[in-house]
Amino acid sequence: MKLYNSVTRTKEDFEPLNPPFVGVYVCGPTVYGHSHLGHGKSYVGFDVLVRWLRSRGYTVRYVQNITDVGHLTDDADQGEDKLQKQAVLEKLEPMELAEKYTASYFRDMDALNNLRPDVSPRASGHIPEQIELVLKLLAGGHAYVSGGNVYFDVSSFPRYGRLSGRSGEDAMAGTRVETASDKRDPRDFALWKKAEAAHLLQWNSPWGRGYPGWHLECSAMSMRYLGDTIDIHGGGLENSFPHHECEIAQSEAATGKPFARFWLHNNMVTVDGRKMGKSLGNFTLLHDLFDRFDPMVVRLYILRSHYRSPLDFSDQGLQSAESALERLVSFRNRLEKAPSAPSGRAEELCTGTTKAFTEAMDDDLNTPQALAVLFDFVRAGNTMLDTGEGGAEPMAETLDSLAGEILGLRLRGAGRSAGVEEVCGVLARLRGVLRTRKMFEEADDMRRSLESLGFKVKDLPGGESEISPGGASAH
RNA sequence: GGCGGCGUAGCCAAGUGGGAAGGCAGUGGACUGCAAAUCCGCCAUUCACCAGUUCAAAUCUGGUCGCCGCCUCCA
Repeated sequence: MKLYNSVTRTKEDFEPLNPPFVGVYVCGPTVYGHSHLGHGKSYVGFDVLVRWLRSRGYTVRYVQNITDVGHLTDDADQGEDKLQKQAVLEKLEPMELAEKYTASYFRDMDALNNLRPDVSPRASGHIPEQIELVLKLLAGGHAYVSGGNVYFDVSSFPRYGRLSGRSGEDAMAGTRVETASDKRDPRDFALWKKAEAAHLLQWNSPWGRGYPGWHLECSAMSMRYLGDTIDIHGGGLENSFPHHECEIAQSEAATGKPFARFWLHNNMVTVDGRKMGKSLGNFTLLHDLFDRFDPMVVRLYILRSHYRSPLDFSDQGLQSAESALERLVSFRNRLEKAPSAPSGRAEELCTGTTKAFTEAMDDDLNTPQALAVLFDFVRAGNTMLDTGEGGAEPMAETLDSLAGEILGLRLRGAGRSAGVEEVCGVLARLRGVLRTRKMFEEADDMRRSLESLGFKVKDLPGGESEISPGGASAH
């Protein structure tokens, strides 16, 4: 399979360092607020990566950190800790706040049907590992202590700037940030910050009380759980510089080994062409979106554009995805009820579909193309059901495997209770009776009422009816 | 100012040298008591614009215009 590597700016054949094991590290959220659609896009994208690697037979260890310390509000080397700031606002302990939003994050990701990472390490739980890494860098001459702070010495690492394409001197031209005064070079970044007494999150260190710099946690935790060299490092495009650049510098300077073999970057969600972000305040929270759209609609909406393309948020787009999902769901429901006679043509269709789907996914996770293959499959499958060709069983298996296991789209009766199903059965029989007695006015009235409540009403040949709860829509 | 990306139908979105995928919306038909679902047909002589390379360009090269991201925290 091919993956686009941000370092080389080309699609490269992916082979793990130690097959069949694949180490994947993805930059996780800073837990000081609820997750918005941007988080959704990013983590759905990497979830599909992990699902695809596993279906390709690899044994994946998926690590995604939870940042609960060390993220500052403005410049990377000064300003307030974001968690601390929010904790004061909400009158909570910082760790209480972190727990609250970590739980919220997982709730949203579970709703989107993202698989849980194998390890979700907290930065605050890995202070010793981070201190150890700083000591290593100091010993190797890649860092220096200045007034209780420890900075990484960028001049000691010539490859700095390779990921982002920023050469040394130019990097700071036109920059809008005033640099901390105790740095030797404006490009140097903080590994460890000295804490003032009022700073709530602080730890003992060889340099006095303090806390780790933002970039440090990813290096330390990645090495702890995945070794010095990882196969794939993922993250949002906006973190390419400086975060990922700094990760590479401090990791490779410490170990002398390559840090990540593949860098994957997810593009942004935009709103009216502008980035959806916390600082712009133009974000839509996932749990608010879930009030109006089923999480599977949101997931399909995300997968309809490529992970490296920006996704412009719109209600129209979500509604379109809702209709599209309904098409998949109703096909899956049809397969459930269709009599399944063995069919060579159906088998052939399934084989061809799987092959085309695989080619799309192998090409840098081309989910829009993979979905096009699925919709072709739905049309052909529906035709077979119309003509009584049979083969419902292999078609159901194919759909469950490709759409369900790999793309993570739940197509079958999520959240339906048995009681609702039974009531639907009773109403369907009643409508059938009204229709066979040609009491159409009463039958139509009943349908209108049910539809306004979000139920689907479908009349089958032979006087029977079928009533089902809302399908793809949330209510 | 530096680095990077994008511009494909009404909307969304694949395709990156030789047939313009797919979805949504729309529309004509089959089916239906009427619908819904489903199926069949139609829906970009053309890929922001200009010039060039080539037998052949949405795809490569140069230029123009427009939009966006990063260079400050953000997935």
